[in-house]
Amino acid sequence: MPMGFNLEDMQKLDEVVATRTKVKQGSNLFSHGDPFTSLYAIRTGFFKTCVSTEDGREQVTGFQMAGEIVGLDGIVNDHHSCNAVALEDAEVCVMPFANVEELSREFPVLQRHVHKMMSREIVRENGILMLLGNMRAEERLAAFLLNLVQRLHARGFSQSEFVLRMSREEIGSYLGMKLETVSRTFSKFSEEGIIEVKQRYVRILEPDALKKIFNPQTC
Amino acid sequence: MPMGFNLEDMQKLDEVVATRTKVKQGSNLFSHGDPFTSLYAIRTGFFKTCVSTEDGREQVTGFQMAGEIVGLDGIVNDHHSCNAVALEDAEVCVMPFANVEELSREFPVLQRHVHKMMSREIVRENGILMLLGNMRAEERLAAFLLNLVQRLHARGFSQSEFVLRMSREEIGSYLGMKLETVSRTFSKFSEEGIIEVKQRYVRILEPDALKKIFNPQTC
DNA sequence: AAAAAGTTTTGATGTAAATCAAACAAGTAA
DNA sequence: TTACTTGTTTGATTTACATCAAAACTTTTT
Repeated sequence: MPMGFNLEDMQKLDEVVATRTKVKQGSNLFSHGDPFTSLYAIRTGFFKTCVSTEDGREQVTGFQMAGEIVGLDGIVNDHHSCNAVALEDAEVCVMPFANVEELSREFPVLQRHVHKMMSREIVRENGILMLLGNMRAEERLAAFLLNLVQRLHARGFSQSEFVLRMSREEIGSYLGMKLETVSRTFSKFSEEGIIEVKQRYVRILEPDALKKIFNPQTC
Repeated sequence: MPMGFNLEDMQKLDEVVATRTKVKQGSNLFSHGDPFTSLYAIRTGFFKTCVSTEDGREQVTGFQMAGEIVGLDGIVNDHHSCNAVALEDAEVCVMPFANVEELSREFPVLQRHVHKMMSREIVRENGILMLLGNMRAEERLAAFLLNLVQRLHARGFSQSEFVLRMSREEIGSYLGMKLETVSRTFSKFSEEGIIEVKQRYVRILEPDALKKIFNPQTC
């Protein structure tokens, strides 16, 4: 939550996030078509968001972890246009959007925070477009691993090892490639000594090598 | 602009969009790295927004026409993270973001409008992710043409014929394919009698055929 | 503990799109 | 007009990744 509040302010802000909900692994926090009422701040657990076509093709549009917000897609049409699925048991703060808007009018610093949140999501998606439109499989997976470990590290976890919460198929969907290609690329990185992989456990041995694959210029 | 204002309100709102700027074809409304100050409402003309890597690869992230807003990418870091390039001589309303935020606090209907704008952009990008991650060249181009003609029609232009403002290479960059593939796909559609193409002139002869290519289920 | 179901890895083969290359068309300058 | 530049189309070839298939590994169920 943004700083710059006094105690009284904080109490008002608390109202907006008073209610919490648990979401079981595999179940949806919200689904395509659901009426939009709230944003959700993830307290614990791990989510994916995804859209799908009529004919059943699914595109993962993001993976979200503690401290991140889901639900912004619902604002424009008062209905959600994607699914948010818990990849492990999770707990979220429910923030009714009407409250968010009301308090935003009262607290410019909160207003700014909300705007930055939405802008950040737009910029993030721009980056994924670059990945999908211009990058090869190895570059995509390198970027994915670097991004994941950076976010985990910012939350106090190791910057070298972690356990993936998502399947090869979900990684593939996010990165626009098939699960076999994801697996092969993991194996290739492993053979080259850049990472150590055992199923969903990953340890990054040579972060600079990953950075070089992702962005050959700046290394 | 959103409705639900009285005359006095309208005058206040006018302040926010008091200044206008012309942008010459080929020049940038803003560039990656520029300090963020304002959003821009396109009055006339046509823009592309794009991001690029160190090594010079470019990804077009969107095409914008009259009535649409550019600049939302800049909010999160107080600097723009993409380029907005005029594809034809254009005129924009400059909306200093500080003013937008101030008036948003005063007018809930404007606040809601701003939020929807940003959410719409997020949802739009979700759709492009689906295109790039899951669809074949023909599906991408069909979706592109249908979207373009729908937006043009909403602005009073023909729903069957138009002149592209962007090159094959720019279309390709947006859709994650090479210019030759774009050209070949145009030719294929043309041979099948679905569209008529002559360079940048396009006439849609069989909109239903395009819809079927894009989404085989609902047709 | 055995069986079943789901996930990941690895191999063999196929293919959509990229790349390379050249001709063609349209617009602009000399 | 001719030359020059830029964008588009079309053909031949290559390639990165997808698809198909099967084995190996994990987890869940009985």
